[in-house]
Amino acid sequence: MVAAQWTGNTEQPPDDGYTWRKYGQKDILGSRYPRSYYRCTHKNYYGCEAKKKVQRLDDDPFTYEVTYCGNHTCLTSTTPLLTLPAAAATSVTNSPTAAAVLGQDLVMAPAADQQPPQHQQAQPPLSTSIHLGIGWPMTPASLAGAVGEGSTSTTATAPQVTTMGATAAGGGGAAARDADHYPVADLADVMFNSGGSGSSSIMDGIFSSHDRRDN
DNA sequence: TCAATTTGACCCAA
DNA sequence: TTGGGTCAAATTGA
Repeated sequence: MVAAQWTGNTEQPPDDGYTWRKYGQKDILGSRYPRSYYRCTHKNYYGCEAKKKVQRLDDDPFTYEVTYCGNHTCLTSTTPLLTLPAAAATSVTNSPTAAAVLGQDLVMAPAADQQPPQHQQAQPPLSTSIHLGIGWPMTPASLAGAVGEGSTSTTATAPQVTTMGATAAGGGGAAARDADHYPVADLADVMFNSGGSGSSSIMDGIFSSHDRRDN
């Protein structure tokens, strides 16, 4: 269970440092949001078989479940911003609303000094929940540590994905601790459910720089 | 012009 | 038969 932050289009999951090419999108039964399929851009050059699936959660549009399949065999010029297991399901939470409320920009936390994480070795499929939040301090060290520990838990066994209150169960460390102070889902609910003209002006400000295709 | 994205069709396993 | 995953032609944008 990891918290991370990023800037840019919050309609999409964050850049993890690799370059991905979308090759498909499917409506998934029982899910409000379609699932997108990506493969490594360098597949053709290096035969890199890395893939990932990205799907927004029904109950929290700012949470993405990202499932990584395969290892990157390509030589990318960029450094992975998120060090993830070779095969993992990652829940990525972003809450631009809360970030706006807190008056802080979302900044993608960098990986910890290219420290080769043990979990990048080939491992059996596992799930890692990464929370991309919102305003709490996220140091590279805490991110890397959280990733490593989070790799031992699955999304199914990591409840409170939206509230992030129980992220400590997966060893979220500082991220989980701080997350308690910024309940993403609650803030989002307030923003979306408060209604009235006041909220709309807030939302306009929040999403002014975001892709609003959904509207 | 080329690379990335979109999207309908196809394949295959359950 | 259905749903998930992939393919590939068309479209879009730099």
